[in-house]
Amino acid sequence: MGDVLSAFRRQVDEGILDRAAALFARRGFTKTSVQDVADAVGLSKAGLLHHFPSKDALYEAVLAHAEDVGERVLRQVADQPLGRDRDRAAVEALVDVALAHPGIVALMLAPASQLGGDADEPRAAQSEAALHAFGVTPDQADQERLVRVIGALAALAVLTLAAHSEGKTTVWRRHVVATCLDALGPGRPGSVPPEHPSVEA
Amino acid sequence: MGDVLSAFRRQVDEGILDRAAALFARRGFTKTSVQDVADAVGLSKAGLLHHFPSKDALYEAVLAHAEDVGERVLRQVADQPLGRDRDRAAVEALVDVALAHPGIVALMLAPASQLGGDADEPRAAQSEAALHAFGVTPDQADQERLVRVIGALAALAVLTLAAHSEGKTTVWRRHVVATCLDALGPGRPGSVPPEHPSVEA
DNA sequence: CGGATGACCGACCGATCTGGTCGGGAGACG
DNA sequence: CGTCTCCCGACCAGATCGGTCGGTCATCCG
Repeated sequence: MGDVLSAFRRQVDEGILDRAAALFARRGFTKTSVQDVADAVGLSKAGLLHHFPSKDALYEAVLAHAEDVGERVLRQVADQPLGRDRDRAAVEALVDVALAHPGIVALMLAPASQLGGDADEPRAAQSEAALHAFGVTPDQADQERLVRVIGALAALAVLTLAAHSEGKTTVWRRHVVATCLDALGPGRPGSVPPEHPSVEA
Repeated sequence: MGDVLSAFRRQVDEGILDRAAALFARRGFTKTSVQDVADAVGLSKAGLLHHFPSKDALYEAVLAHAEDVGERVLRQVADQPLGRDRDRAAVEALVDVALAHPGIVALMLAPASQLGGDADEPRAAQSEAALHAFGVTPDQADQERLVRVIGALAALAVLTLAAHSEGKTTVWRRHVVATCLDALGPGRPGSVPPEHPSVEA
């Protein structure tokens, strides 16, 4: 088996997966046609189905890839001590991933923020895991912070997807990191009451 | 012509328009079927097409209603003097509308934030007008602030659409208002450079 | 009471689109 | 030359599309 060849192929497939994830995140599984994905990646429908044997297989590959990306972010901050520094590290890591793989992040965020609204597929588990990096437990009252974090993150992913004007991403990165940290942090003037952000073991 | 009757009918139609707007905002025009809207409003397809003669007519009615709502918000803050107070009034007005008509606001925000991603329809003009209430000109460099405002607002509309748990909306309102004001305001620690927010005549 | 009206539905229409298959062309490799 | 991989156009059967039709209710008028 060729090393360089399979590596190149994996790179091609990852590009497909990222764009496919963006479409699945936006429209859900059933409302996204194979033709849509094929057009997005610049292939014919038959050409896309040459890489993945079926639409379901493509979707499973997208989910697996999203899980990979999510776990990578989790590992990146898991060994750091709890506190403000870990929050910043987690935020920056997630923001960087959102810039590199906007489609994947949009897909991970979609079930939590109900962007699709259909509850079409059962992929809520992994997004919960990703949000645990922030010390956010969805069943608690810190869902309000979730509103702001997810909002900023989703907007970043969406904007990165829409306009790939490379020059502006660094600016966006700075602002989104600031917004997320503000949302996570304890009270500031005109903001949340000064209760400490809940960080779990 | 019956006064009470037409008033009731208009109320029913507005309920339809709000839910239809949410679907159009999420999936775009072509990807939203008449059956989808009919299911969302609890009617059969034929029953829905009894209220609106065609899918295009339904969409135009949705757009007209959205324009109404947008202009109402604009008028509500147009006569106030420029400055921080007007910003707050504009934010609170828009947030209140987002709570009352989440579908409409999601539709107005969709073209600006490219939530649909397809550039499916030409409805960008009215969202620009709505954002002018914040003194935000999309062609300027304050698009970064736009990221945060739109993110918070979109998340609010989406969450309001998803879970109509009435008790939490007031909490969300407070947080979203705070986030939008922070995004609009001059520099704070770890945030945007202290340049004044651009407010035009 | 009969009759008219409007809201609404189930069934159905032709047209389009769906996921998926098949045969073959283009180019690289040997 | 043959073979292999990558990819495409054409095509299939079935689902879905927007829209129409006849008809059933409940309500209101006289």
